[in-house]
Order: sequence, then structure tokens, then C-alpha cells
Amino acid sequence: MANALPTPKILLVDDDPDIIELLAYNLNKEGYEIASAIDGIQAIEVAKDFKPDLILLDVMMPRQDGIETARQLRQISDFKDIYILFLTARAEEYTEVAAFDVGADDYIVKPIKPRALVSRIKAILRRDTQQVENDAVVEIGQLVINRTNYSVINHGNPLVMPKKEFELLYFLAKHPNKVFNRDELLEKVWGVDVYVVERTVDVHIRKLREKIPEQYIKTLKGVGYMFSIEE
Amino acid sequence: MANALPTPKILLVDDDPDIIELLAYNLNKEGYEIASAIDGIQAIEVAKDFKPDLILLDVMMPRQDGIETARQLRQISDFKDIYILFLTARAEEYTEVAAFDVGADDYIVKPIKPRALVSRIKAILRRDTQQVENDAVVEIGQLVINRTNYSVINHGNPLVMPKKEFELLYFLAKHPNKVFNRDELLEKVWGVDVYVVERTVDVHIRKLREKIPEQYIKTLKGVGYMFSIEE
DNA sequence: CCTCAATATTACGGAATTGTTAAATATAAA
DNA sequence: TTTATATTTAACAATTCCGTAATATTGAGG
Repeated sequence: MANALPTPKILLVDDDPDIIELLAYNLNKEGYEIASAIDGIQAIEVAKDFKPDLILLDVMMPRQDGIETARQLRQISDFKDIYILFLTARAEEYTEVAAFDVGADDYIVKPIKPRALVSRIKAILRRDTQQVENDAVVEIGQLVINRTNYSVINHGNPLVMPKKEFELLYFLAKHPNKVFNRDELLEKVWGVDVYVVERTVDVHIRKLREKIPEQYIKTLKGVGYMFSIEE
Repeated sequence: MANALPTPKILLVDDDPDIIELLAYNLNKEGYEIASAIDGIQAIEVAKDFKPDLILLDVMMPRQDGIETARQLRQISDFKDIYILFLTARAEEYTEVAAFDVGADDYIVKPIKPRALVSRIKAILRRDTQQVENDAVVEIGQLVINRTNYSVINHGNPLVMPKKEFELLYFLAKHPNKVFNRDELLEKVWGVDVYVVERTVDVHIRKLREKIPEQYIKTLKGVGYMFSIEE
């Protein structure tokens, strides 16, 4: 691993200059040495030179996304064991699985709360890698939902569904017997910086219901939607 | 509104009445309780009284700017950890730096897009209330009342009940052997700003009694209703 | 065992929520 | 680009649920 003793060095990678500035200011104040890049390609160049101890990597970027960037970094011997934190707009980012595949140490969900972020980075630089559980495959009832290849199999026969639909189903199925209102679903599935009308959820629920057995998705009027299954 | 928890309170601070009105309208529509102030001095006075959960603070204001106001707020113990969002026309660096220095949680640039703003505020406030999910399940007598999926299980067999009914039962069962008069129930279950006739409670009690064993809900004539159980 | 105020019960109308469809945008593929 | 597909919005239909009021019943104090 890269040496982290004197002043730890952190590389920030995000295409939004406001985010960079926010993070740079707060981390710098904590005594870290900071460098930044606005996309994945640039990030790798800068990293070779700067040799950071930790990289904060936005998942969604132009030119080259965070996942691919991480993968490439991991192949460079200097960064084999570097700490990588992903920055994502939502907890259930579709890339989550891929992120852990390429060895993410943690992920930070937007909107960023500077104070929380700083304490998390401190914690990571202090302790050794921690484990985060994650299932790429959810088997529930007669459904097999596999996020590594975006497939859903119902009683043996495969279903095709578009991304949003899949992610909504995946999220619900991953938290069975728990109600979520539309706001929560929008935040968890769509992301915090996506601003769509609440009722959009209804339409996707409708489409799911066309494809999977009706018993699964329940409406709790005035409360929200739920993936329901008996134990 | 979506949730049944206490309505979050938001304090709007801006010297432009049009902005206040725009924000107040949109946030009020979401069910938030709103107060406003036209400058920093007034904001602090109002805040002490109103005790908001979140403050939207314009940076540029007469008399006292947003940064200074935030700094002062942070020194009052009640507002040590309050959410502060700054509102500004295009940010200049020193402003941003200063803002994060006093613990800004987010930064919103004018012109304001109401829907985006509302969505961001929701996300921030939800993070807060999500924690209090510990006692989501009440087991009492032969009933299991689960607020994560609005389910009630009586001696092994599940009951379905609409939202209001469920919430009334949940509240009563959470405070067993304690009498509540109709006013109290209306306030606790329906909410403070809801105006309905007292007898509405009777009807919901009736519906509950159709579904759960009669021993549980007792009427104390002239006093109120109670969820009764022997220790 | 009356009285009558408090509660129980019932049913209906309207308000609020969700379902459904189709047209308008946005995004991806060819 | 054009074409196809996915996503979002908007409008309207369907449904459920809630609140009210009208009537019946209960029970505590006399």
C-alpha cells in the first residue's frame, strides 16, 4: 500500500467543479494534500504523478466513468492497494456491484455532507479495510434477479426489462416486506439529483406488474409500495 | 404529505419577498411548516422561537449576511447541528469558502428551480428521521404490529388495515394501559393541523374492533379509549 | 328502573390516492 | 443523421378510504 504517514494525499475526481471545490476546501482544512481531476482519463495521469493515498472517484463522469477508471488504476502496481471511495448519486447505484468488484473501499452518497465525509475519510485512512456486504443476486419467491447481467428469471423463463424497471424491482426485492413511499423510491432508485415527478414511480410499478406475478408488488394506499413475500 | 411523523419545520431567510413566497408556497405544499425572516438579525430571533429543523439562508442580505448569521446560529446550542442550506446568486469563492467554514450542508444557486429544491430538502430531512426506525415493531398480547410494512398479525394470521386504522392501533398499542381522550388521539394520530370532528375517532375504533380481539380496546366512558393488557 | 349524556353503529358522499393509457421527451442504437 | 426504445409527463378513470351525520344503544347517576 502507498505510504500514508506524513500528510495523506487525496485525489479528487469529479466533473463538477463545485463538488471539487467543496471537497477540496474541507479536506484541505483537515490537513490533507489535495489534487483533482475532472474525468477518469485525467485522473490516471494525475495519479501517476501525485501518488495519492486515497482517491475519491465520481461514478458518473464524461469520457470514462469511475468504475472503468478504478479498474485501470488497480492494474498499475502503485495503486494496487490504494483506497478508493466512490461518489454516487444514490445508494443503490447500478454500478454498486461493479464498484466493489474493482475494489471500492466505501462509497459516499450525494448530497455530500462535508462534515460527515471528512470523518469518514479520516476513519478509512486510520483503520484497515472494512467489509461491506453486497448481493448481486436476489432470489425471492420464484424470481431470480441478477444484477451482474440485468436478468430476471421468473419460474425458469427469462424476462427482459429496461434499466429503470429492473432497478426498481431489484431495490424492492432486496428489501422485501418493507414499504417505501414514492419519495424514497425516487431517491434510492433514481438518485438524489434527479428531479422527476413522484407519479413516475406509478408508471414503472405498472410495467413491473405486467411482467412479474401480481402477488409480489403491493400498494399500501397513502403509504407506498412494497415487495411482499411470506417467510 | 407523505409521512406521518411530526411535520419538519423550515425557516426561510431572504430579503426578497418574492423568493420567500415562491419557496413558502412550494414547501408548504409538501407539508412542511414554514416561517420566514427578511434578514439575519430577524432570522435568529425567529429561529429561537420557531425551532426549525432546517434553515434556508440567503447569503446576501441587508443588516447581516447569511454567513455571519450561520456563524451565530452555530453558537446557539439548539442549532449546533441544524441543517443549513445557503442560497445565493452565482457564488464567488470567498463566499463559498466562508459558507462551508460555518458548516453549510448544501449550497443552492439561484435561479431556484422549485422542484429540485424541494427534492433536495426532502432528501436531507429524510436522512434524519430514518434513524428512528428502531421500535417499528410492537408485540403485544397475541398481536404483532409492524410499522415497516403496515402489517398486523393476530395469532399468526395477518390482518389488512388502511393507514389511519393502522396508525391508530399502532399508537394505542405502543402506549398500553393508558387512556387517551379523543382530542389526544386526534393530535397524536391525525396530526396537529388536521381539523376533524372528534367522533371520527369512534368510527375508527369501531373498525379496529371488527378486526382484533375485543379484549384489547377498552372504552372508559367519559374519559377515552385505551389499549388494555395484563402484565 | 328511568333519564340522558356518552358511545356504538351504520351508511353514504366526497376527497384523496392510485391505476391506466397515451402522448411528449429523452436516450441509445443503427 | 434516422430510427427505435426508454423514460417522463399529463390527463382521465377507477378505487379506496375517510369524515360526517343520522340513528341506535349503552350505562352511570339518580
